[in-house]
Amino acid sequence: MDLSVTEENYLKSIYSLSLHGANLVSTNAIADYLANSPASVTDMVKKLASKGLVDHIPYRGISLNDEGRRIAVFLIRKHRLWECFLFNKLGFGWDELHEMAEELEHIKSGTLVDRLEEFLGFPKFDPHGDPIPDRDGNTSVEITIKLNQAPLGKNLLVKSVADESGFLQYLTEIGISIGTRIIIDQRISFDDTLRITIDGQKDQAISPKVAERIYVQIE
Amino acid sequence: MDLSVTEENYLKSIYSLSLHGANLVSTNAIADYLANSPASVTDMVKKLASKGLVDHIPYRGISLNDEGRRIAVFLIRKHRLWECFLFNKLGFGWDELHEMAEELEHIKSGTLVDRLEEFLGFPKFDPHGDPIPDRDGNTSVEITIKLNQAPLGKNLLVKSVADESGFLQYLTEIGISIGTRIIIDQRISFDDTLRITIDGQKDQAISPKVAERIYVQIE
DNA sequence: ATATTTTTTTAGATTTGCCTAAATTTTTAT
DNA sequence: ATAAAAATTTAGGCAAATCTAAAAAAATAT
Repeated sequence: MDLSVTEENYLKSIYSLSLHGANLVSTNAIADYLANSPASVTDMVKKLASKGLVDHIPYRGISLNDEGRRIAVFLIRKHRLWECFLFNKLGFGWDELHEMAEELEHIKSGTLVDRLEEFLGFPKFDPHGDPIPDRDGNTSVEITIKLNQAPLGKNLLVKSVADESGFLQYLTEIGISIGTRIIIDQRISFDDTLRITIDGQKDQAISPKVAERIYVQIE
Repeated sequence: MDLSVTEENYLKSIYSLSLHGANLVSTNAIADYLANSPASVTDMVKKLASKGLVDHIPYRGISLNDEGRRIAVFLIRKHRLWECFLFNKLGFGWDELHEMAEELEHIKSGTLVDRLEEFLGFPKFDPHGDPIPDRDGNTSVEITIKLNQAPLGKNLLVKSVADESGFLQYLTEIGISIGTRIIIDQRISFDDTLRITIDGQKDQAISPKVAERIYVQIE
């Protein structure tokens, strides 16, 4: 099936939103996410439903079906592999990746992305630490939690961070990147600031807003 | 200026057609080239004229102006650099390149293509042998010939070599790189091996297979 | 030189993806 | 339980890029 860039972006949005929230995604949530009007979303959702990619219960919500989800995961695979290329081969910075990958992920060619994956040495994670689905759409599942929800005193391994412009750059400056080890020393209850130890050395204060954008694995 | 993929393709078509034929391109020629109706071409040409990218004399013909030509050349630069990537790095065959490059050339990002060019080692020609315009849009109009077609006894300057994996490395080992000066001392007619002088010093035997992958300029 | 053919443009529609405004349904608050 | 608020859909429109059919201009052929 040949989809337009717009249709593909809708599928990706619905996929993203259904990961972070309920199974059923609301019209308004998609409209906010894509900065479109709710009316436009209804139009497009109808079209995607008629193409057999989403289920839509009017006034109640939207969800991807198997085929829609397969396409969304494949787009994410392409996005993340291109990010690897831009980061590892062309030397772009963390904050520059997203926008370009957003365009590159819509290049139509199954072989292209498979060859790219091979060229890159079959990376398992993109530069943000997010897992790259394989050719069959399977993602290696690791349990990560947000840093602000992690327990005190445990060894924590940074697995991924939110993909927001400028955020990664900021983290790099304070010494945090994928693979960094963190221990939470103290949670200040007054404003939920965390005092943490980074790689056994630096002692740093982290706001909850930052902490909820860092995903760690308990070791 | 932000152009749609369609607008960009029109500019490229007009550029191509004006290279192979008269300066003024006809509506029908563009329509045939893009497999559109002549009416559609008139519409789009009007739009491009209003954007100041083409000159249109109704019923007479269409030509690119400086800005339109600049954009077309930049698209060709992107197309050819992506073809180099697909061919040299991802191992695609000659016949598979065009379609993918046709999509990739529309990725918007000046830096991306510059970084790609650097990553590829500043190739001068794409896998089809067509010259790659530089960042300023200049195509080397230098007349280069293959070393095996160069005359004996003349001073020859190495301008480019085939972009095949390992080839440049091999050449470096025998003392040849871009900018090296060569004189052909002797052509052995039996197998077309060349005896050459490299930078006035080394005396070397070169097989025709190697020689036809080295491009030189007669000084 | 004028009639015929070819080329090009204009006119009017269609599809995609978006919008605003109004109507409808669901949720929330009293 | 019902009124108010919020969310969603419907209705009607717009711009981009295409089309077909008809009109206009240019080229050509006798």
